[in-house]
Amino acid sequence: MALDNHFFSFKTEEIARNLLGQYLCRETEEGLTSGLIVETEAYLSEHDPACHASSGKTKRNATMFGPPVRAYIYFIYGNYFCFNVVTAPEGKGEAVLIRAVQPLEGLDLMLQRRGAQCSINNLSSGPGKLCQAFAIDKSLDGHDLRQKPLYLKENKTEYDRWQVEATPRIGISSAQDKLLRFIISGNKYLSR
DNA sequence: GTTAAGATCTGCT
DNA sequence: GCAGATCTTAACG
Repeated sequence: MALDNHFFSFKTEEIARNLLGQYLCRETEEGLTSGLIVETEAYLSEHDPACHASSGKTKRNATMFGPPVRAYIYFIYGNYFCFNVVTAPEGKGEAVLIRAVQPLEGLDLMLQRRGAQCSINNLSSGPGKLCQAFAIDKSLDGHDLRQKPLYLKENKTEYDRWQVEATPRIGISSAQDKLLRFIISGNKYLSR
């Protein structure tokens, strides 16, 4: 059910690509919300100045250097959280940013969290937005993503039929030549 | 102690 | 399409 250790035994770029089409599930007292991952970005430990880990371990990015399959969550621009999955063995410092999901279950709850004037294709089409819709915050930093209340679930249908595209990452000011953003081509719920 | 920059979003033009 | 909001983090003095 939950994504296993084998899934995370590959290179971070490959994991980022493979995460497309998998499920992200979140359980709270208010109910269940889930979505299909449609956009990810890989952040590498070597030759990647855009990665938070590139200038060494700090208090903020310590989770990134910890064991894999954990959530690395940080606060940005005074308002928003970003949700990452740690992908490399302890000490390395690599992660995959989940940038957008296609909402599946718990639409009402997501609308409620995001504000009523929000439309369905505006619910979780961006890193800050999906954290709001899924009620993800700093308290889940370091959480093991194989367990409730926040976990990744295998999609058993044939997601290979979806066309995957690699593009430059968004919102960074360095290493823009690297094609480390992965999207399900043509999906309606991409951040752009 | 102080400062500058940031893996963003929203609203307005 | 563009600027403003907003505040934590880390680097520097």
